[in-house]
Amino acid sequence: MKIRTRYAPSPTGKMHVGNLRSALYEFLIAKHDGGDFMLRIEDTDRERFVEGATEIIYRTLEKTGLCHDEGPDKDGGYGPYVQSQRTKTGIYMKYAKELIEKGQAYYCFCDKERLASLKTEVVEGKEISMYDKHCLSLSREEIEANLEAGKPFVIRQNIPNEGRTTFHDELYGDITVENVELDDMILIKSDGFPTYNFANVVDDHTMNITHVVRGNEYLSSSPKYQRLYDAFGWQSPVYVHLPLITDENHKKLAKRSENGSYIFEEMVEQGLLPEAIVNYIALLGWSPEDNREIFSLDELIQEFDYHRISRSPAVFDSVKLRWMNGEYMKAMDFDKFYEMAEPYLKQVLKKDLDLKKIASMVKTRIEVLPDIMGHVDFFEELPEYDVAMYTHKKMKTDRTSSLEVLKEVLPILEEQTDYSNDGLYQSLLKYIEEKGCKNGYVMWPIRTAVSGKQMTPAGATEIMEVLGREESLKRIRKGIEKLENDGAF
RNA sequence: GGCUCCAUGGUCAAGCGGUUAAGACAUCGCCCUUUCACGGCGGUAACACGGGUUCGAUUCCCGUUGGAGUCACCA
Repeated sequence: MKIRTRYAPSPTGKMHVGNLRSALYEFLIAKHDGGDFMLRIEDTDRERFVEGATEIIYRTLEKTGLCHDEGPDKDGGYGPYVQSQRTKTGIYMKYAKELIEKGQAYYCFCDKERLASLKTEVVEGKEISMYDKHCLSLSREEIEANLEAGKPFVIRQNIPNEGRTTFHDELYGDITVENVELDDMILIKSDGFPTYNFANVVDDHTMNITHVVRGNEYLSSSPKYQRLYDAFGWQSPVYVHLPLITDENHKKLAKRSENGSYIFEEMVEQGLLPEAIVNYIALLGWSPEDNREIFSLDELIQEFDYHRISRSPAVFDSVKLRWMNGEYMKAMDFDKFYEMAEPYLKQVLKKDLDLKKIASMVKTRIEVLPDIMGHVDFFEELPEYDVAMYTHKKMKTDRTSSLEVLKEVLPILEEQTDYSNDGLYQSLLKYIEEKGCKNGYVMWPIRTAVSGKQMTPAGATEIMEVLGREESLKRIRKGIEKLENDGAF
């Protein structure tokens, strides 16, 4: 049978990497097997609905390459694919009533006050309540009367107080719970909309979903779903509950932390590539048979065997994500890289400089695009720097030696007309030979004078090539001046 | 608190009864180098604890401890 999975987000705002990882695994499980990946919008909570959230979902799926085969915008014969629209067809109410007929569900007319009085325990600031089946004992006449009077109602699942329920998860195996632990959850809300729990079961079945893949926060409510399938006499899908992604404190992912955002779009804004994000989260909770770590989406489809998904939670490590992003930068085609880098370059470089050359200097040195600016800003303007930077013990340089070298090198550079990297390098090499010292002894002070930076994306001559003759000379004179005026002398 | 799940280095993670317990990120050191970075080489660092089962447990079972998730007319 063809595998059918679904990504079923609620349009309640931005999409974080936890949601994205679920979508990714759902996509991969289907695609690895030549199956279909479906998008269904779960908008039954009208209060939490956020305008534009659906667009974010579409955009994210598109950017990450997780193309759905079916969805609100792509009819595959199982529509509608938006739960609010499905509600209008009456499908959920129809099935709820079927359950009532079977004695597996019942009308409940309890109001907020009565429900509140049921709240017995407070644990960690959270009120815990369990419905007492009060309305289960209502007679047929009472129910009819209430209904006729237009009294608001919900429909609840009827779970017996004896026995136990077992369901099977592909990763976690059989999980069994006592039925007394299970609350009579609401299937249809008083506004007529189904709850997520109920809509999910009805939709997954009627839309022929074969593998239900979701975060493991649903593990504890799954027995209730199982009872629903059993009550309907439906075959339950293959369950694959995914291990949680946590923050550095091992807590379920919130929207952000000190280490940055977990929201996909914000991460992209911060310079992370969608491919790198996808690659990284694929490896959070799953590993291939070999030791490979860099995977394109197509390669993931090829390799992804869901039986190798881990059961333990994984900490989201943004340091490693950045490393991986850097790997993507290095591997990227130069023209594409330049296209992406240009806006960042232009943000700090206003002068007429060879941006392509600068871009190529920086390509292998950055992890995310915005890193560029801090690397190249000195091309625009020589920063104020401390003369202490001229001292480098490995290069055997200090302020005195640097001053001497700069002074000796200045006339050579003044005579020099060929300001290409090679030309400059040859001239300086000649000087170095005559002087009989090491390269660094000369290059270090020049590089310092010309950049004013501790570290630069290139060597002294490459920098001068970009700066040009006038600016280079100006900076070297400035360096001499600084060293001469230094209080140490 | 009840229930459920989880437990290999700081992090990801291989391992599926017998291994010198992989690899990656991070970290440290060395080399390369016109600095830094890149790259190359190497180091530090782990089977939570206690019982079983077994000739033999990181691996199987039980318990303890620790962590997490969940207990809504939210999904």
